[in-house]
Amino acid sequence: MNIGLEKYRHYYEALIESDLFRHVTHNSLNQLLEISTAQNWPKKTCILDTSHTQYTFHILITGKIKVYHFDSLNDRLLTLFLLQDNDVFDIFSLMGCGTHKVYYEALEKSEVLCIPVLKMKEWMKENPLVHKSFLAYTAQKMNILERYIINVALEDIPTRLARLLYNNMDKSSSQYQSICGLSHVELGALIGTTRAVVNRHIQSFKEEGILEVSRKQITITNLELLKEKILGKKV
Amino acid sequence: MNIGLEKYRHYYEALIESDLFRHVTHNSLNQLLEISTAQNWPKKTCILDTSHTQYTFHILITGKIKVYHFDSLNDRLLTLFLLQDNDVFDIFSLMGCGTHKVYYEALEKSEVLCIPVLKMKEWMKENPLVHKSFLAYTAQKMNILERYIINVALEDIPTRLARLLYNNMDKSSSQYQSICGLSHVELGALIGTTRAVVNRHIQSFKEEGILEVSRKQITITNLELLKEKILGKKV
DNA sequence: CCCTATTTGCTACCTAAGTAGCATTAATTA
DNA sequence: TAATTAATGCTACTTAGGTAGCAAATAGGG
Repeated sequence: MNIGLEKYRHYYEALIESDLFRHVTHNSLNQLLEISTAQNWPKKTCILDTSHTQYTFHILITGKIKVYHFDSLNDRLLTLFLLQDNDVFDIFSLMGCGTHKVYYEALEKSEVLCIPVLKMKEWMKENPLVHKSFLAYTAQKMNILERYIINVALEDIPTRLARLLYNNMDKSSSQYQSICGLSHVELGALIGTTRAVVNRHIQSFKEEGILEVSRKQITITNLELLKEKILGKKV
Repeated sequence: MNIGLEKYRHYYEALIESDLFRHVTHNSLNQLLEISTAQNWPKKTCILDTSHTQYTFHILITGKIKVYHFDSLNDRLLTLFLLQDNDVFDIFSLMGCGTHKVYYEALEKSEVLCIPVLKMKEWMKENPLVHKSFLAYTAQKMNILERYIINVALEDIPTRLARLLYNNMDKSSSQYQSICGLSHVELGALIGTTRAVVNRHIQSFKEEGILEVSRKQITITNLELLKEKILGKKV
């Protein structure tokens, strides 16, 4: 890794904090960093070439990256995951699960470690215990996917939208703001619908006094009503 | 394991054939069988108690078990997986991923090995290499889920139904039969809709000459048309 | 600062899919 | 064999959600 000592330390700290690499020895972690290349991806960086992720394994240090599928038949996007700090992609490339028709886009400026899949496999062979943490990680992601599919298949869009807003709320501040910086197109992709429909429901949420809107910014004004949307769905 | 030697051998053979336990030593596999209890689940055996799968890990030796979610709000079922030979459930219980609101039902007479989760965890600690095969297994299941959600979110029901029929076709025989023994309710649960809608589309497939129907039995009569349904969806 | 591209709000329209209800047929089992 | 249950086929109805198109508002780059 041809970077300054300071930066090196930065990545080391990040990895040792992550659930995936917490139990790795000092030496092994250094070896991992040796085979890594650090990259800075500006906002809107896209990986549309699926063979790239097939041959390169990535560790997201800071930033936000969405994993999405594009359906050419009806020109629609579906966001499968929002990756954050300490997420990795793509597990499938390590397992040889065939190709995985999925694209990536940085929603924020992101720091990424890139590792050739072959070298990563070798490293894992030397550090077999990481399979356990990778298994726990994958199971957790799978759990998220399971809930996702249940929502999409069984719930209507107001419910899904309300849940999305609720899950992404900044509960710390007194001003409940949700999923800052995402357009209605992005919101649609996150719940499996189109921007027009998202907008329609946001308008009716607004009328019901659940939230207020400004550009790329949603503020929840009535948390109770929002929760009711998720649970009750009685008129 | 308090069973006859013959039966014991039967389970041993099954495990050693599976991707999950292929690389396990003879001794370890015997230890695994020692902590297992063999059960025969007749058709329609249900596991509705989620705490059961939380404390017991299962290996499906032969048979077919569906994993499904039930939505009480609109009384609908969604089948997440059809488990077959050498599938295991539930990975989440091993990882302590919190609860997992999912039910199980044997669609056929099934042979199942049951292992207390705590003992299974101990066994895995003794045999850390299995984490690798469990990881590969989980990634593969996750891949299936990913395709599933893409289908449900982006494709219409005729397409999903056609794909379901295609994927479950018995391509070996000249008579293309598909998903024998499942009612329209089950088909609906597999693609995220209701029996009435499934039936509607089966009727129109029949009119288009794609298939023929008899009770709990679908025979594909025109494979090309079926493929077109999946891909083109042009009228 | 202006120009352009993006985001948003809204109208009108249409169709797929969900719902209810019932009659018919096949399977199960008493 | 009769009686009950499960599965299927169909009608008619309602509506959520997808689509098209446009104008206003805003951000961001040159």
